[in-house]
Amino acid sequence: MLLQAANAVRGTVPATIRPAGSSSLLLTENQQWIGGPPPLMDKLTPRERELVLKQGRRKVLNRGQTLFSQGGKHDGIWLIESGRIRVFYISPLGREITLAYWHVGNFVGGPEVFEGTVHQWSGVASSNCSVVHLPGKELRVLAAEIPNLAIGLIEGLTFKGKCYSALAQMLGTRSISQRLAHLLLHLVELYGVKDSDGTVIAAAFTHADIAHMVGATRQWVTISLKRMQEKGIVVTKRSQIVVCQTETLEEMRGQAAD
Amino acid sequence: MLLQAANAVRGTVPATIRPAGSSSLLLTENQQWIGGPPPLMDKLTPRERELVLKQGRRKVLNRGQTLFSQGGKHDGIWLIESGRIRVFYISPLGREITLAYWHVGNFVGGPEVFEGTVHQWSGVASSNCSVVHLPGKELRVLAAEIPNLAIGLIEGLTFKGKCYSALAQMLGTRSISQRLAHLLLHLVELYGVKDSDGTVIAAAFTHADIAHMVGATRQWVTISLKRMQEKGIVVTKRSQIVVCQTETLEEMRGQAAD
DNA sequence: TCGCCGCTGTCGATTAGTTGCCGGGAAAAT
DNA sequence: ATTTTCCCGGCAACTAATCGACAGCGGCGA
Repeated sequence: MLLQAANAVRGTVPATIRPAGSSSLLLTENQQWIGGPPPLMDKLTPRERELVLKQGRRKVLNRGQTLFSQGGKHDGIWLIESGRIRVFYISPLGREITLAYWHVGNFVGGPEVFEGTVHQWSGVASSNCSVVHLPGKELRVLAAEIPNLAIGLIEGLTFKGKCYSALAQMLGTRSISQRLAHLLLHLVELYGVKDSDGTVIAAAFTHADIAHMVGATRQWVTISLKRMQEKGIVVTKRSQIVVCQTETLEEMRGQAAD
Repeated sequence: MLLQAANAVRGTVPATIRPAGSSSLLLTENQQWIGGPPPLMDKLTPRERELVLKQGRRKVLNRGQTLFSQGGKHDGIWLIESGRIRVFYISPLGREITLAYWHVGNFVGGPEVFEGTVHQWSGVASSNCSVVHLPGKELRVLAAEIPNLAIGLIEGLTFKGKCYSALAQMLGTRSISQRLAHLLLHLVELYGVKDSDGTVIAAAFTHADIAHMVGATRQWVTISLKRMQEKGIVVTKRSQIVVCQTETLEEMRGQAAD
């Protein structure tokens, strides 16, 4: 199952489609967040930044490699320099939910940032990655010394809190179909490329990937997509999805505005 | 619906049952969190504490009063001094999910702590409350001046992050029945009083309240409780729940340990 | 003491979503 | 070039959960 997850994004997304640092959040009600998270170290002086990075250790991951695992001992955070990391959770009975695919500019390893107890989530590289590890103890000392780093951490945590909240709210109050409609619209925003008969989602997610994102079974995703195809809302061709009627999807999503 | 929510906890819980500051978290996998959140101002010197509280404004709420509403403008956080505050979210179509009932020692108003954009959740007093408001702007200045306050905020946000994560994970990977079993066990921990034929949950939650906590409909809760009663797992008598077979509930919850 | 309101309990109809299975086909590995 | 892997697609049976509605009960306030 982990290996499967690792293959999450197989298609190559043209770099031009989205600016670096853009949001990775999959199920959120508020479009304004798509601007992405507040950069952790933007407010630091060059000297302070150097001081922080000196404590960090660069690490390179190949697609499929695990960065951290739920239940594993927690120590600090990782800043993403390049690549994409999928953060997800697997229940004791094997059901799986994906929180997000995080890109450059985000940090992962939360919700704790210092020496914590154990990881709440797992993180796996879904493409080749480069990350910088900031160990918890050192980070705590630095945060006490550099006020702007502490503020940056608070803002980062705040952003994460919004992500977790958004996911919980979607899962708690929307049906799976609504979540699927929501996700498709979001993927159109992130990876959409205009086409003669609609918008192509230029990233190949398998039905299983999608199922994990919306919290459903693979089969249900297949069935739902088929029904959407019958209604002419989308056209699918083996993990290639073309969205034809965004308005209908917006209706199905079932919410007032955005 | 808000009024209904306000009546959430009608029974009076003897003060002896749980120590002040104990956790309010409703759906969490990890028992160790029941110790509660890290106190926001524990690490401060008396002088620093005074400095912070000088910026605060005490506010008293009656049962049913709204402290903040989702979508409303955000400004800072509230420390709970006494009483209980229910934090929840209502979707555009009216479905509702409760995050938690927060007690003394916690702060509410997150996930943002400074001047934010808008509230992600709503907060309503479910019993008479006293809170201290810390406005965002002042809090930001204080956090930059007092390192230990910043660390306290980071730890507080970390704790909240765990709560949101736990809720999302439960909602994303457990069936409603599993969540209900989970909740009942948790309520036994929080409000349980030993009895001749089991453990009485000494807090009167209506079926609707419970439904909001697990993300289900009122009827489904009624049906599920009835089935549990038929199997002898619980005995219900009009919003009074007695849990007889905790082991069976633990099985139903469907997870490996604790 | 009466009347009202909110909560429980229940029913029937319906849909949404799961589980398990299998076969074919594309892509990747050897 | 061949094997292996894994992904889609579909099916059948089933259960979990929703929706709307309504009657009765109990508590509370007038």
